[in-house]
Amino acid sequence: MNYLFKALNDETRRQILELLKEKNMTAGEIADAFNITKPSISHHLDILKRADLVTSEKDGQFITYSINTTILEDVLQWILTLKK
Amino acid sequence: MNYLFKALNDETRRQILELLKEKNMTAGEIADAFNITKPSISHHLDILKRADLVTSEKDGQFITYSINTTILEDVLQWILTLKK
DNA sequence: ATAATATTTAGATATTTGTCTAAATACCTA
DNA sequence: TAGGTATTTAGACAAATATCTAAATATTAT
Repeated sequence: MNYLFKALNDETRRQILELLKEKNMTAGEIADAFNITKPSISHHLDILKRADLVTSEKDGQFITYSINTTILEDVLQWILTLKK
Repeated sequence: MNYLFKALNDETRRQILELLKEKNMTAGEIADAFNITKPSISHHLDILKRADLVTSEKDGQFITYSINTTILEDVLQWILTLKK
């Protein structure tokens, strides 16, 4: 839960998730969408991965990232029980 | 949105919200529930307040805090659009 | 008025975090 | 095998954050 909220607590990471919602992208494509260096994006992707919010798959020279929305169910549940 | 995620990105603050979900509490009562000094709790309450996640009301010498769940709707929506 | 209680504000400090540059690793192609 | 491209790892640094102690503010009660 901690990892999840930590991962979501950054505008860049939230935008990465919004991008990945539209389509899978390679690390380079993701980096190109931001005004941040590739190593920094790589770090953000690592945090998203540790939180299980994205998965990655090696495609030869490229690494393609996909969003994993199932883990968001946990956040949803936490918020919903707070609301009830 | 940033303020919201920031406020939620702390275990103590999330626990405060869980406490306030059960009943309204004074700052002192909230502080007593944690192994953290009162000034630190006061600071957490301030952050929750800025994020509009809690409201406060002066009751003479005491300040009573209440949870405001309506603002959580924003987080819910953000997550739901990510899932759909 | 004075003392006690409740809470916040101010200021300091250690830790975490986001970012960068430089270097390493991995893969592909000629 | 040599060179180019894609990505990550390592190390450094500034900014943000959570915490603390001490002091300030506000209210109540004697």
